[in-house]
Amino acid sequence: MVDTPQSGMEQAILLAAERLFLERGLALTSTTDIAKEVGCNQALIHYYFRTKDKLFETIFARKAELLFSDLDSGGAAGASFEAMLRSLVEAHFELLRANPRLPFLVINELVTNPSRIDSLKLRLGGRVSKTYERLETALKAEIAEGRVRPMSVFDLLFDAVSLNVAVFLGGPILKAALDLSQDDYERLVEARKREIVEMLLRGLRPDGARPEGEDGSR
Amino acid sequence: MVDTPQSGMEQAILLAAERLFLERGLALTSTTDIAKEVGCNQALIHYYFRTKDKLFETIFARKAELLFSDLDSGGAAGASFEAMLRSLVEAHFELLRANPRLPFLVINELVTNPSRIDSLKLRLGGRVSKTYERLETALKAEIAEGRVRPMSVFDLLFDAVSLNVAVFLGGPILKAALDLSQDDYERLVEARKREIVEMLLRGLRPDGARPEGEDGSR
DNA sequence: GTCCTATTTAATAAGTCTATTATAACTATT
DNA sequence: AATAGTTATAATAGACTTATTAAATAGGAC
Repeated sequence: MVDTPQSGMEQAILLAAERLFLERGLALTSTTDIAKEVGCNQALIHYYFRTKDKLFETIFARKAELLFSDLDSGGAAGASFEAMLRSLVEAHFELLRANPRLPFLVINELVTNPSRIDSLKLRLGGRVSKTYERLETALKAEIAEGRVRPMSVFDLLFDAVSLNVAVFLGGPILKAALDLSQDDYERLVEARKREIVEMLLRGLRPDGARPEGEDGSR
Repeated sequence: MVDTPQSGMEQAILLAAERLFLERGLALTSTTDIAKEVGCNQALIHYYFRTKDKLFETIFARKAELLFSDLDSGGAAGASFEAMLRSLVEAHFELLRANPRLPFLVINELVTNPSRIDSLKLRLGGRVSKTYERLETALKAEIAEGRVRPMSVFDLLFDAVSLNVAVFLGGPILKAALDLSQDDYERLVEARKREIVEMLLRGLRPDGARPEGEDGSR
């Protein structure tokens, strides 16, 4: 939103750099690699972005923002908690499916260079909390009604994000290890999506809950 | 088991290298760094291991083996499925707690250098399948008895590993982002352990299952 | 066409990294 | 104590890296 218009070359560099950073990470990508990918002189990278790190920061900030984006989609007014959670988790899953290397890039970079965590915190500060609070209200209500076992939003989100992210972190490794075809792999991903929602929703049920009918509590 | 006895210096290099590789990954660790850490000449690294990559391979193989180790602990003869699964998941969790940087190292390395996947496959080939098959038999029996919803072992293991691994991949980032003290962080990890087991076990329950009593099916 | 500015390139400085080589310092054996 | 073998170091080659600089090229205004 705050982006200034960019020249074609600047765009080309950003795109190529993004591709390479996502594929191999910051450390294993040289400005020479990027220039080769773009088909331009290596000095041009520095002409537009001064340093490799500034270039990375630009890309990283945008991508990380995407990863922690609000995901407000779910929850048309009267929707049930289950529907809202389902749509939230599925939206998150789809976000990752569209950007499968993002978790790798972010984790890799935040682990090897923790100082970037702070700058991210500043940038994303309140963003996450919105979804968090919306979910918290809804979850507390469900628990009070006995439709969900007592648990924290923190754990619920941790569970959901863990399950979703792991698909795209481990997926490529599993694909290679099991010699899956691209088709088979995509089927696996799709199957995981269903299983994750299933596991999460069942995992929320209180003791002795019925599957779909009216609540037995109270 | 096949290890030859090692000199003190060789051991010292292995330990220092392991520490650094776990902390920053292969790419960001130089042989000079390792030598500095050990307090020896840089050439000595090469004297013992010829190349940086061979040194890494040695460490990586050992550590990855650990990560995929059998985890046979669980399941004393007559134990219930629930008890067996619980002890399996907890053992896996404890393995990770004792080696918290391992998932980062392995994922980082397998993603940036997929050719290592093949060599791992050879090395670990049958290892995993043992636990897998034991679990498969037990799970199928449970499903047949109606005590567990229909699902694959693959998904069950994927769920469990996802939840466990994510704690140690995301934990350090969360710790920094939320400014947690070491104590608070350890409490968070412990809480996650309980929640993960809870979520998994509830997630397995078939529709309309009762919490602990005798099964209502059939 | 000429001038001015923005873009692009070639050349290269300065540094790091891996790996090798030749030499020195130990250790043990006789 | 002399010798042989092992372990350690200093020095350095050679390949990369990032970043800068100065020169070349392109495009628009006049």
